[in-house]
Amino acid sequence: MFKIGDFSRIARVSCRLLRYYDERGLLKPAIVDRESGYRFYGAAQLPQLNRILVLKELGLTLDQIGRAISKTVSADELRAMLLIRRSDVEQALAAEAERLRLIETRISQIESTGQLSADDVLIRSEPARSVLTARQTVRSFAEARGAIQQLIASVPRQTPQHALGPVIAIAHSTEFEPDSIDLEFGFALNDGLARTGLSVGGIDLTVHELPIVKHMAVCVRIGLPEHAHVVTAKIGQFVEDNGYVLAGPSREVFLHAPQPDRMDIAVIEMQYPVESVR
Amino acid sequence: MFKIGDFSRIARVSCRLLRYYDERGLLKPAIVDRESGYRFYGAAQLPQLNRILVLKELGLTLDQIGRAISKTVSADELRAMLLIRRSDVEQALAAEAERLRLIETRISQIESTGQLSADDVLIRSEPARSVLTARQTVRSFAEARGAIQQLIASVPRQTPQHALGPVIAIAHSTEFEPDSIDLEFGFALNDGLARTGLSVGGIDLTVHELPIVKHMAVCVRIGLPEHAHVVTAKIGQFVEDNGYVLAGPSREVFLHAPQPDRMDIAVIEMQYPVESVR
DNA sequence: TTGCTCCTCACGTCACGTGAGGTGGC
DNA sequence: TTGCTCCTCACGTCACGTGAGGTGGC
Repeated sequence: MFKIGDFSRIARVSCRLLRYYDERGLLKPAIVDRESGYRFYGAAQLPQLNRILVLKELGLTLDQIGRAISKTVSADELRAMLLIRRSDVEQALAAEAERLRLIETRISQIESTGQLSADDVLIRSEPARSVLTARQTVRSFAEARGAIQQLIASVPRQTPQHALGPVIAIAHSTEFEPDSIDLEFGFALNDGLARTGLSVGGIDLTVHELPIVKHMAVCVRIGLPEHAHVVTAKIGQFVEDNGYVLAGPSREVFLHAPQPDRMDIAVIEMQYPVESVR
Repeated sequence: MFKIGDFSRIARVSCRLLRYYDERGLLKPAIVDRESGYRFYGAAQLPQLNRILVLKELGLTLDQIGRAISKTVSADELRAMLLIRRSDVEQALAAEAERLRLIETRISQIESTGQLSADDVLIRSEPARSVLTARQTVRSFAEARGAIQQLIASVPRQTPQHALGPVIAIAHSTEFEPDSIDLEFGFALNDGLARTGLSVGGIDLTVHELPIVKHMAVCVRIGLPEHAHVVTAKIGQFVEDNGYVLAGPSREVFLHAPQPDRMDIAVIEMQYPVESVR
């Protein structure tokens, strides 16, 4: 019989841990003195404790350990628990490795440029989303802006206000041709709007669903359109530095509806689908 | 200006997170209404928030992020923070990889044997420790047991009780020769005992320090000495399964002082120094 | 009597998630 | 008036570490 202090020294764990495991029902002392509350541990408790510590090293929670050491658990159940744990650890491992890559990229950025650039570009996943859009080939951005202004002026009058989300523009051109831009533009929709389309001023809008994008590099730009290429460059740099490649049409989401007279307060999120090339 | 709900939708974070970052001083709303307490965020807050989210993805704590985005931090300080973070992540990565190996070993153990064997063998690091021991070559384990019994009977009378720790035996023989066992045995010492040695019944005991052992495979055995080879086999299996090799003299620590008439309640921790072979 | 060991609360950790209960504007 | 959004507490998370305050045995 060991008192808790001796037992903790032998097992090299804290008394607190032993009391906690007692409380959790993981490892009960062989004897607890009725009146003093003193815990006494027998020699047989030691391999039991070691078993718990081993399972803890595998990363199981105390709840899982409790199940794993209960008499009723079968080898198969234990195996199933470990299989789950394995895939969790594999995921965690991949996440840590990715994190390490990100950190190293940032470090070398600082070392080469003297500061942390592109520190507001981030990758996130975009859910699928319904949009009400038209797709046209326009000859200039000015023409595109005009068409978008027209939509903003007309569509809200013909569509329930609460259903309309932010204005969105999608660049489908795979190569840059200054006088032939394949552009989709319109409104994101907040919920499953029943109507399937509408037409304003010769522009036909249809409802369809934008696919989910698992890895979207996003960066917000604020102010005049001239600022766009700065942000584009930032995203480009980020994408290159972090071993991604562009993978699909980019989007611009107008978080503030664009007002022609106040383009300096435009808030636009630029979104570029990317894929990791390892 | 966005109300917190709009801003949270745009930034794809929870309102709670925004309020929490406000409370922590990481991201203050542009305006807080005096009487209602309503928070209003400006467009400029969005890249600020993204910057915070990026740093969070790198694994910095909110405290560190607070320092990193403060105006007073230099690129060098930021770099230093990231270098520390990198080495932490590298460590975490190695630990996760090790964990994965352990889990896979356990899984294949279950699959081949139908149960989790050697589940009470664990690896831990042993600190350096003073001992009061003799080293002799003995011709049999029986002879060794006799000598140890003699020490147990004599030494405590000549040494302050509180200084004596458990009885310990160390096997220095590198190869197994049944009639020539190079054995060190005596007492672990609880603190820096001043005396440098003593002699009892023709056995000379000296004080010296056992080196630290970074990776010690330990397993407790309870009961008669005949049980020892079972535990030895268990540790051997464990060591092999987990890609370790033996690396130094093994130790036996008698957690209960051995009593000749009650060897069935002996509690002995068997300790084998090991090294990872990757 | 003085240490030493044991006991039982109970707070703190880290970054929020999740109600509870109440208020203001359309 | 009814929803909707906003607010401020305050608890819970996970596995203990770390006192605080008190008691029993040598």
